[in-house]
Order: sequence, then structure tokens, then C-alpha cells
Amino acid sequence: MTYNKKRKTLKDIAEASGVSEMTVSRVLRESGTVSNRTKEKVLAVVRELGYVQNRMAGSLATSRSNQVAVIIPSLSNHVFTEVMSGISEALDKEGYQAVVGISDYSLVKEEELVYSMMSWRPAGIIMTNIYHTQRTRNILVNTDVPVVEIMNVSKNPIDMSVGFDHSEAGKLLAMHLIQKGYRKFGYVGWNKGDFSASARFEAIETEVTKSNCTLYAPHLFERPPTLAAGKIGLSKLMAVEPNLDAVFFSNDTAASGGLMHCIENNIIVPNQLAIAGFSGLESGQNLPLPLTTIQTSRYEIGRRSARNILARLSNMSLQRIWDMGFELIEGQTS
Amino acid sequence: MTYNKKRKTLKDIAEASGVSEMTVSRVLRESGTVSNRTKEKVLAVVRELGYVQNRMAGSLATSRSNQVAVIIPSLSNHVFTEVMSGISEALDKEGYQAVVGISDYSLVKEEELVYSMMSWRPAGIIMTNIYHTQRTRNILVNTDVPVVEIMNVSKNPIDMSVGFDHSEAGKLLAMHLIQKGYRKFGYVGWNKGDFSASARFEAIETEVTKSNCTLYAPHLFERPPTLAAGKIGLSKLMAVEPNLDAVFFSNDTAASGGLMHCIENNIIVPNQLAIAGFSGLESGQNLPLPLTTIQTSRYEIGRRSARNILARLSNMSLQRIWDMGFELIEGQTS
DNA sequence: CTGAAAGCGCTAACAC
DNA sequence: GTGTTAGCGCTTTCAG
Repeated sequence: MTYNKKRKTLKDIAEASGVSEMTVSRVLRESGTVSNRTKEKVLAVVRELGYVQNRMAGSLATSRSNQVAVIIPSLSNHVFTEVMSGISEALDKEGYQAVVGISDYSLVKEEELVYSMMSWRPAGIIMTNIYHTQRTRNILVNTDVPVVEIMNVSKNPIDMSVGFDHSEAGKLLAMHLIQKGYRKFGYVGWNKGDFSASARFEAIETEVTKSNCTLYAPHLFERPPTLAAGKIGLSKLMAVEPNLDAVFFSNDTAASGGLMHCIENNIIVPNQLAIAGFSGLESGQNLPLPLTTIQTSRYEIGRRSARNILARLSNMSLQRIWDMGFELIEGQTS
Repeated sequence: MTYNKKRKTLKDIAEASGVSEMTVSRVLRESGTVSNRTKEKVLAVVRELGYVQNRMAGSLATSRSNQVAVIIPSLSNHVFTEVMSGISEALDKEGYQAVVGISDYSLVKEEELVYSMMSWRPAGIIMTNIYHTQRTRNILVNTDVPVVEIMNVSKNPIDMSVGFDHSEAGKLLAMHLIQKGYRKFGYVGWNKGDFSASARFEAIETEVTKSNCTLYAPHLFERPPTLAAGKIGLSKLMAVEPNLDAVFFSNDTAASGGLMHCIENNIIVPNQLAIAGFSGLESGQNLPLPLTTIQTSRYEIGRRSARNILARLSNMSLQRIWDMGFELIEGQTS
């Protein structure tokens, strides 16, 4: 095998194998008809020269791309990496590829990402959540690229939507704990940049208040929750409000931290204090006590959103809005 | 504002603002000289028409891209998402963007990804680890795209390398536990597709044997380790070997699961059983007992590798091989 | 300061 | 079966 660093083009392959560029192109895309003899000859040359096609040129010519843009807020939250896995798997099978952008929970950064990613003319774009800046919306509304907004369900999406109702989920969780007899509630978490979490928080607050219970949330986090934050958050909360019955955490990771705090300080869960998380992550179900939480279908949301894009691309009929629901997990922390 | 779904091109902007395509191009790239009056006029039209540049065309013309390909084995391991964060942050600042591919710890899938990603002519490519198929190597060796192999340090990389020595890290951890007086060791984890983990395992085994201690590793996992797997793995191991002094886990997540098992079953750590993890993840340091583990610099590895690509692109002098080292964390589980 | 011509590497559409 | 022509939407180069 001989290689050199000059980038090979179709022309190089064509010359080396004594056919036209078009024939090489046909062989490589397995399109049209090419005799077996030439096909083999071409493939041999392709291998020998270590040719790698240039999709920029191809996509420009066809105005079709195999890249699907995905914008998620963070990679350190398993919720989003599971969504990504679902997306990747569904896309992979059809020869498409996810291009991920991380918005850090910032709508401004999201806007920049959208602009930058759209400039590559992706086959589709998957956005986390349904809140965007005006300019982001403008770009998305005025493109012919399929758009899916995920995690939340929107009755009125830019294009398509796959998710679930966070308010309803928060409500269900609150009702469950209230019904179990808890009355003095605390809340530990981060809502600032996480619209879904704050929707849940508000629903919990509403439900708790409606039932004449109380909810203490004296100092929410300034940054996305981690195990450590959950642990510290609970200890701070209990320093101020030692007589709580139960604490809601904005997600399972924070709740796991809360449980760690209890274990470390011999606080008996759930007798002395009940704990509730959100998402139903694998890790939260494998603590010494499995968390009471809401199970959501991250992987399925990812898969569904990717499939919707693929369906749109092949002009198949499709359901534009998917409410993927959720389910209460009655763990042992309540 | 008026929009319609037909994709706008430079030509549309040029016509609408009464200048040539070249002038619009200059305005958009802030290159060359354009009078302020025309510049403003053009920008107004661009905004009004909601024009989004087509980078495929631009990149094809310049043969330059702002996309850097990154191949990691998994998104469910925080180690790799932290590496990604480091990469993204470093690239972002310079207007570059990471395109992630997930290999699922498969060299075959890695090969497909490399081929697919290289066909987009990325500005650089970052590969996890230093083991690849022959064809992957061929593609990578014979390209002028900068290549960084990360996580392991290679003295003889394809191009550049940023990581640390997993054997040395395993050895350090083993020596530490041996020196603390433990003698009967167990190992719980997954090595099958994770070359780094198996390098550590072998180093641990060598060190343990050399010191006349024993290492039991009767059934390693069939899949990448999770909290649940660590928990179950330890319980199975102890069913067979109840009198172990200490157990190595292939990473912190599995070790956390092991600790959960102990807490759940009232096994006193470290008195009855010591536990060691690997990586120094935030989560492992916030359990009721912080894990004894090896701290590695995932974020820095990511940042460094991205910066090496950027340096190469701007023809700056650079250090091709970075050993980022590691550090023992003496937690409370040993 | 601005424009015209040529071409990046590929493919659609049409010939032969 | 295979080749030719004409672009895809942009940027480089060279004029003016």
C-alpha cells in the first residue's frame, strides 16, 4: 500500500482506475449500474490509495446531510446522556450521525449553537426543551430542517415535540408524599436555568400549599445539582429547619447526595426523614435504599425524537407530538 | 421581517442589497475591506432575510472546517463526559466545535466512526485510547488532519498523545493497599473492552502476586460497570470468598456500588472490608465514606488535547506527548 | 473599495 | 454500462 498526504479526490481514483469520476462515484454510493469488473477495479484502487470521500462536496451537491444536530444543556447529567444514547442508536441504524452541542443551560449559548449548527445544514435538529430566545425561534421556524423539541411536551411546538408534562409529574410526586402522611416538606435543588425542574417545583409548591402543608426552600443551588450539592444542601436545610418530614430534591443525583448525608449522620430514612428524587436513574435505585422518585423515559424520548426526524425526512406520516408520560416509583426512602 | 422556507444564498443577499456576492461574503467574514455604508446595508438585509451561511460550501472552498471529531467509548461513564467538557470548552473559545461519536468500546464501530467522521474533513480528531484496528490506523496515519490519542500516554503515538500510565496507576493503588496491611484481595469490574482498565488490572495482579498476596477475580462483568453492577458484583464475590480484606473495583462507579452493598449489609468499611475505586469522580468522594481511589485529570486531558489540535492548526510549536499523571486519594474506605 | 472569473469535490440529469 | 455537462454555494485570485 502506498499513501501520501495529499488528499485524494474522485479524480485521482478515476484516473488511476481508467474510468470517469461518475463511475467511481456510482461505485462508492452503490447507485446506478456498474459492471462487476469495473466495480472491483475501482474498489481496489480506492483501497490502495486510501481514499476517503469528501462529504462536504457530496452534501453540497445533493443538499442532503447525514448529520443531525442535538443541543443538550449538559453532559454531566445522566438524564441527557441517556437521551443522547437513544438518539444515537436510532440514528446510527439509518446511517445518520448526531452532532452534539452543549448549551450549559444558557439560552444565549443555545442561540449561538443553533446558528452555528444550522450553518452545516443538518438533516434535523433536536432541541432540549421548549424555551428559546426570539432569534433561536426565528431561525428554527424559518428553516425546512425538521425540528424536535424534547423533554417537555408542547401543545404548540415549533415543529415536533417529544417529552412529558413536568408539572403533572411534580404534582403526582407531591400528592404521593402528602397522601403518605408527610406534612412539613423541604426542597433542595436548582431551578435557575432548568425550566423543567422549576415547573416541577412550582407544581409541588402548589400541591403542598393546597393541602395545607408547608414547603421550605430557603436556599436553592446556584449551579446544576451534583451528589455533593445534594448532600450539603440537605445539611444546610436541616440546620435551619430540623423538623422536616420529607424533602424533595430537584433530581435523583441530588437526592442520592441527600441520602448519603442521612446515612453519614444516622438519620433514619424514611422514619425520621423521607426523601424524593426525580428521574428514576439507575444509580438512585441501587443505593442502600432505592429512591422514591418519578421514572421518566429518557432513552425512549431520544429514540422517538430521532425517529421522528427520520420519518419526516422520508416523508412518512408521523405523530408530531408525543407525550411519553412518567411513572411513580415507590422506593424505600418514603 | 419576512421569511420564507426557500434557503437563502449569498446571491439572494447580494441581489437584495444591490452588491456582488463577493462583497456580502466579505462582510460576513469580516475580511478584506468594505465601506461602512455597504456593510450596514448588507447586514440589514442579512437580518431581514434570516440568512444562515452554508458552511459546507465555505469549507469546501477553503478546505477548512471548524469541526473537531471526538470518539469516546461511552456517554454513561462520567470519565468521558468530563473529558468532553474539557474539549468543548477549549474548542468553543476558538470558534471550533466538537462532533462526538460513541464507539461502545468496539474497535469495529470505532473504525466506522473514524471513516465516517473523516469524510467530513474535520479540523482534527481526538481518539480515546491508543488501540485501533489496522484500517483505523491507516486512515489516521495517512491524513493531514491532526490526531490526538487520549487517556493513555503513548511513547509512539500516531500523531499526538495526552493521558497517563494506567499500569503505573494500578501499581500505585495496589502498593498502597498492600502497604496498609491488606493481604487477601478481590477484584470486581469489567476489562473486556476497556484496555485501560485491563492494564490496571494486570498491574494490580502483578503487584499483589509479587507481594505474596492473593487476588480473587472469579467473575468479571460482561458489560461496562454501573453502580448496580458493582453492588451485585461484590455480593457475588463475597458469596464465594467471604474472607477478603480488600476489593479493587475497575472504577469509582462500581466501587460506589460496592460500598452501597456494604452499607446495606452492615459490613463495616474499612474494618471488615476495604474498597478501592479508580478515577476520583466527584460522586465517589461524597459517599458516606469517600473512596480510596486514584485521581485522574479528565477535564485537563480534554482541554490539553483540544489545545494541541488548535496549536497544530495554527502551526504553533507544541509538545506532542503529555503525561498528565495521577494522584492517590487516601479516602476512608481503606 | 468592489466585482468577475474560476474552482473546491462531488452528484443529478442527461446523453451515448 | 459509462461518460459529459452543469451546477451545489461559497471563496480565492486577480482586475479595476
